[in-house]
Amino acid sequence: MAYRKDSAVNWCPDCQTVLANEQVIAGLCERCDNAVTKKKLNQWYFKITDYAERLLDDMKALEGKWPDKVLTMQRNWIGKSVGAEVTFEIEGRAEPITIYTTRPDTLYGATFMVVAVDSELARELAIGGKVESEFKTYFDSVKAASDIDRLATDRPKSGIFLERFATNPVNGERIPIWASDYVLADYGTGAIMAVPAHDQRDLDFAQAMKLPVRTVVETDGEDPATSGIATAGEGKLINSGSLNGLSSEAAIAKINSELAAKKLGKAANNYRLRDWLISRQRYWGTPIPIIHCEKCGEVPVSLDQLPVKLPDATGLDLKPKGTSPLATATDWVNVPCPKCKAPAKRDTDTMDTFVDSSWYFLRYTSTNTHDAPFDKNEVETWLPVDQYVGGVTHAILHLLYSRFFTKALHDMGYVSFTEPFSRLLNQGMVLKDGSAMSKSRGNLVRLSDELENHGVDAIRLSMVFAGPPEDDVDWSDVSPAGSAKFLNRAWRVSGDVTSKPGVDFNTGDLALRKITHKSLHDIGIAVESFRFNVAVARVMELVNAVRKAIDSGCGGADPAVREAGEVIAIALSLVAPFTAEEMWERLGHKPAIALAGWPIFDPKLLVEDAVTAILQINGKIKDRIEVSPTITDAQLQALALANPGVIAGLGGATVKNVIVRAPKLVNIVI
RNA sequence: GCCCUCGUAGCCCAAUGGCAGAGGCAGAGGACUUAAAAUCCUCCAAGUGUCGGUUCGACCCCGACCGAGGGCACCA
Repeated sequence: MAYRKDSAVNWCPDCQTVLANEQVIAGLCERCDNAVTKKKLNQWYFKITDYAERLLDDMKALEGKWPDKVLTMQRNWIGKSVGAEVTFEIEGRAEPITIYTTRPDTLYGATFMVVAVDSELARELAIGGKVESEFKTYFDSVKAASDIDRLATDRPKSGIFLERFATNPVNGERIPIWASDYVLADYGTGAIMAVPAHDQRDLDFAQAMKLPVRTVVETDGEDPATSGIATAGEGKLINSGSLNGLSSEAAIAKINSELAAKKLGKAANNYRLRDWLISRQRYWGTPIPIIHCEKCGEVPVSLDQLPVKLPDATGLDLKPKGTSPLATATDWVNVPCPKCKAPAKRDTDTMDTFVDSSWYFLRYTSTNTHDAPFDKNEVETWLPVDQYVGGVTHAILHLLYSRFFTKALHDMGYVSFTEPFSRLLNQGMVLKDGSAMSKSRGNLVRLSDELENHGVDAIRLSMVFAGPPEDDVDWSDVSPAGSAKFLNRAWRVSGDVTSKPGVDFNTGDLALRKITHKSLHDIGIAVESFRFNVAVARVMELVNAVRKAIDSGCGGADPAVREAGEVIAIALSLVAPFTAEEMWERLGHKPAIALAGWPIFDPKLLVEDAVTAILQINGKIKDRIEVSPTITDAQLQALALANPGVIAGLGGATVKNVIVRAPKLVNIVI
């Protein structure tokens, strides 16, 4: 699962450390927004690519439980592609070259081959030939270009002919081999067959280098050789020997089995996902628990020595300088080899902090466990996390790594589940003048002033009420003053209640009780579906209703008023706990409201005495009538057809159809 | 270029395919007050981005377009 390799890695010159692919956003460092360069280094990796297929597959079970957006981003990041590997013989080389393609059906249209200029393969093909110096010049110019330049898709194609030839296995055709930077060294095999007629990149290259274009899939599109637009869609195969006349899909199946039979190729998949580079040249991080011994090689620190703790930072230069600060802590670095006891050295890099966040939720269940990372029983009791809440900024980084860790730990027998977070909510950000409030940019408003002016309950309430939790909210739309006003209004209700705690609510005003229980029902549903803004609105309604009851209805002594007041206090305790607690005590209860529990609504009180039925003709409202909620379709239809407004509206026209949805609606079609 | 999400009163936002408004902000008027604040009451506003389609009926489903936001982008 962990291995070390030499590779050209992402390097942030500003942070002076390496970065994982996931931490490079459009060529820029995720942390500091500076351009990332490449550096050849020997670093540690986790084999997340072994889990690519399962990370992709298991997302099916997260559909509807995680935001689609996050699932899409992870699918894009994993980037599965289905295709085939095909082997080409090379003139003057014993070993053939294997290429990866998603369109094996276009094999007859391959008019040249391209290898990544920065691949070992290109180097080997060029060195010793007459293009060696030309190749080196091109290679150096490519190396000098930044990642950002390289990411531009509208860049003109560049490359050099290596003066070497490959043989197309299906038709024996001799095709030239080119080196270019539009082929990536670390994807697939670093070499492609170029089919200019049906791949835009290949066509651009062919036109730039005056290479032939041969159409092998007949589509509605214009001839790519003259239009300059590759026809990438499916069609009927032509100029393709035994594949002629087949659809693309059938051709792919046929060519794959033919190649497999001749051992010239096979169906294969590829993933955009790369292994996770976890080494960092940092002090703050988890030391890599490996000891390097000249004789024994990489030796893991023994179990009883774990975890490896960082050396005292005193006296160490912790400023980023491109090498690990731990290397200078010689007392810490120099240790005997656990195997042969000869002098050896600790690995001086630390791990990416995303390694820590990939399993912290396991540790959180087991804070009293000191001889293991986590306690299996505790983990099984508490996990997986039922509801996870986090920003969409971690859609790929933290959330993909955590899923990978969980699966790997599952396979090693440490946990029984394969997904860490059953449900995910992406909360939105708070914006001020277009910028997000964040750790790096700060609050952007003086929170102390806001708290001083309005109180923490009002601030929290107004944030919750401003909109759905997954939406961003602009600070100018947050109204702590309005919330403070509402909290006051709610709080005053608790002072207007004159009945004693424990009074029998059943003797209270029925109309108000119905409103209270309907509110309770609706608030519960809103909270459980994370529509907190709606839940708050329902509490506001209830406050309005009880205010009216106190001032001009049943009065503050009615038990129903107490019931409503208590429901308001308990509901508010979710977002305004201080106000709610005061209300609770003013209502004559002992602390704390948190112990009061959630009241159960009475289904009988949800039944309305009468409902308004809408009478429509052709979908247009003609009248409204009050009816019993238990009225039947037939009864309602009869009432509708006898309604004066309806009769007038019909004007004697023939009724074609009557749609009845008792007790709410009748629609008469004429 | 490809993919996803979202467009409802001046603003933030609600509405199992069935009365477009639940709630709030802002605004107007009134009550209380010597006055103001606070409080209470009342009022105010959109026909749901545009154009089609499906349906007895569409903010809701489908298609195209416009606009905003986000993701991916030389991955063969």
